[in-house]
Amino acid sequence: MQTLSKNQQIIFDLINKSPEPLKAYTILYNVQKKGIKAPLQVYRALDKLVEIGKIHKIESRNAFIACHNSSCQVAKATAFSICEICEKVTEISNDSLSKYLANFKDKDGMKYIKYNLEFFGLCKKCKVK
Amino acid sequence: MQTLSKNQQIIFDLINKSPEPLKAYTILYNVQKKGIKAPLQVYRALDKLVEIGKIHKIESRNAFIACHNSSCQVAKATAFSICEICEKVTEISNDSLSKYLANFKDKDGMKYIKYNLEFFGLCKKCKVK
DNA sequence: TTAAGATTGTTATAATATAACACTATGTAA
DNA sequence: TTACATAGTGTTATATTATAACAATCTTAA
Ligand SMILES: [Zn+2]
Ligand SMILES: [Zn+2]
Ligand SMILES: [Zn+2]
Ligand SMILES: [Zn+2]
Repeated sequence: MQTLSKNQQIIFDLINKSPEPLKAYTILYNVQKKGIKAPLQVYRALDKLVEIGKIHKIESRNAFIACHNSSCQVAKATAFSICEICEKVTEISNDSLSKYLANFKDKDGMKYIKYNLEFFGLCKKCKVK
Repeated sequence: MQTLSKNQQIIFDLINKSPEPLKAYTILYNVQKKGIKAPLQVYRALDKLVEIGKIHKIESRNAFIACHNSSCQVAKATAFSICEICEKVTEISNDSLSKYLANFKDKDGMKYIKYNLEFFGLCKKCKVK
């Protein structure tokens, strides 16, 4: 368990209480009142938070979400579901899936140390509309 | 089988013969001699080529690769392996994997219509170094 | 023919991310 | 306690990736 620096903590708190993934410049806008004024300050904190697994980047959206999967292989094994209408993003925590992917080997003899999976579709709410 | 427009064909040809994923502005630079001068011309062709499944976007790299998996579910079901040293990217074509993912259902009752999976690791060459 | 839809060309601008440099805080080990 | 390494901060400038808006042209099918 890592102690976060001031900027890291401010930015993690914001992401962690957000119901939706946040983009870097949205974060910047929201922490300016706390003294974080420049993009680099945000990106540096984001990099570190991703590295230690407190947050994940949703690559297809250039946005960041807090890890709600305390036992997960942090930055090394991530899976998300993304609603293409309301943009709701949920981290998938599924033993079968993570085992399957962790053990997956392709024919090229590549050794995988990390993966990221993004599912797209319609969430329960948007499906019925 | 769709016929490509002029710009789409020029840009597809470039990507298709490239041994590595290409970024949009690299593409722009390389097709300027063919009369494509503006980023939008490139992005519009890329959007269409992705939509019809002739190319895929490698989200974690903001780069584009030709689909070498003629029977694949095109834009709807993609998987790649990415070497973190040499950045070699390979499209994974594996029936077990695609079946597993196509049938995957999470507990939220979300209906998936698409997925993208990126594995990271070391390719055979980089592993021995 | 003609109208709809797709594609193109162009300029400007938005959104995302990093380089470079100087400085400060923190922990660790002689 | 000092001094060294490592991590974090603040700042300005700039690079990279992507889209808005508008007018013109091409393609295709009723
Ligand atoms: Zn997680
Ligand atoms: Zn939804
Ligand atoms: Zn493909
Ligand atoms: Zn490699």
